[in-house]
Amino acid sequence: MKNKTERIQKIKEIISSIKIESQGQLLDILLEEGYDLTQATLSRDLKRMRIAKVGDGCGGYSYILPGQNVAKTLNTSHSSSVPASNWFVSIDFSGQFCVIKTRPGYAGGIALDIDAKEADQIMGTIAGDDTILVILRGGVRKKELIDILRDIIPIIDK
Amino acid sequence: MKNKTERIQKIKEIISSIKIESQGQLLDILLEEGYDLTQATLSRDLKRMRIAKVGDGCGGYSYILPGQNVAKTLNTSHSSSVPASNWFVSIDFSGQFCVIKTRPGYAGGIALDIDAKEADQIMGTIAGDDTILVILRGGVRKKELIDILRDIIPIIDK
DNA sequence: TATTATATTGGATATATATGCAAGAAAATA
DNA sequence: TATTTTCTTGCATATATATCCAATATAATA
Repeated sequence: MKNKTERIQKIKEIISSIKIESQGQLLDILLEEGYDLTQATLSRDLKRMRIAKVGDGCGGYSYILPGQNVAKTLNTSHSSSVPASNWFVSIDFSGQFCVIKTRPGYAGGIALDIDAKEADQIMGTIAGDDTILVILRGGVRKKELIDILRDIIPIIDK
Repeated sequence: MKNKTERIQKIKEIISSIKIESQGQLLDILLEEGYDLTQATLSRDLKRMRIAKVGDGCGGYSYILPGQNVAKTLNTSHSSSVPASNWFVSIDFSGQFCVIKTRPGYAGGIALDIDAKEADQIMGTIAGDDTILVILRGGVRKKELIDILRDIIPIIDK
């Protein structure tokens, strides 16, 4: 029996630093790091640690620590969901605005990518540290923008 | 094909009002309410809604809405986890204090239950709306208190 | 230290959850 | 309205996750 306390700590570290999509993936990492355990134990650990599995908004899943709160992706309720990736946190539409939230520090870079598209439908973008405001021309539909963003914001609900 | 928007709304309502432990349980409720769907669809809904499944701290699981944040149950890190139930949210120990968080409105009632124990190890309790402060006598160990609370706070990590 | 109670874990497996595929709606467009 | 494209869903099933049981270790106590 190895050291549980240490393992628990390591799990926290891993989950807070990289995106984990399944217990299997996390297990592999732990094994590589020299921890010796099975999926059964990992499942128990996650349960006790109250670590949750949640849709990442991008067609995949992600494990999150308690306390970290998940943004509601899309308030335009109905219709299907929308993009996300690794830096992606959420996207919302309202009138001729689109607000994209990113992990801290990414907003500027992503905004540049969006600008590079030089899409007519986009009047402009303004980016802070973790938020991008995309201003659309009047009459542009949500779906149009999604199409434009499709290769910046990876997959859409696979 | 029924109305998706309405169903999504209903799911939110249910999850925010009662404790859901599995998709199966939620599915049953929806079916009873007249919604017509399968587990496959529900799984997709939850994924898109970013609703997460997380250990309830009591040996079971609970589905939570995005935004609701999960309290870390137990900061005394190491050692195993601790209790929880239906009103239960979290428990923390520090020195001769124990703080129990509950769902809103429950603190008073639970505190009465604790008082009713008339345990020597407990100097007294103070309850707000969703938080109970339990003051222990010096030298009382965490485990002792857990034993006392055992039948108020259901199972311990089954 | 011996004894008893409590925790931790893996293996195997049950259970729960996710998804590929195809079919039937709904919406957009011609 | 006819046609094309996009959604939504169920079914069957793959995949992922949780848990029973038994073994072993650890801690508590005598």
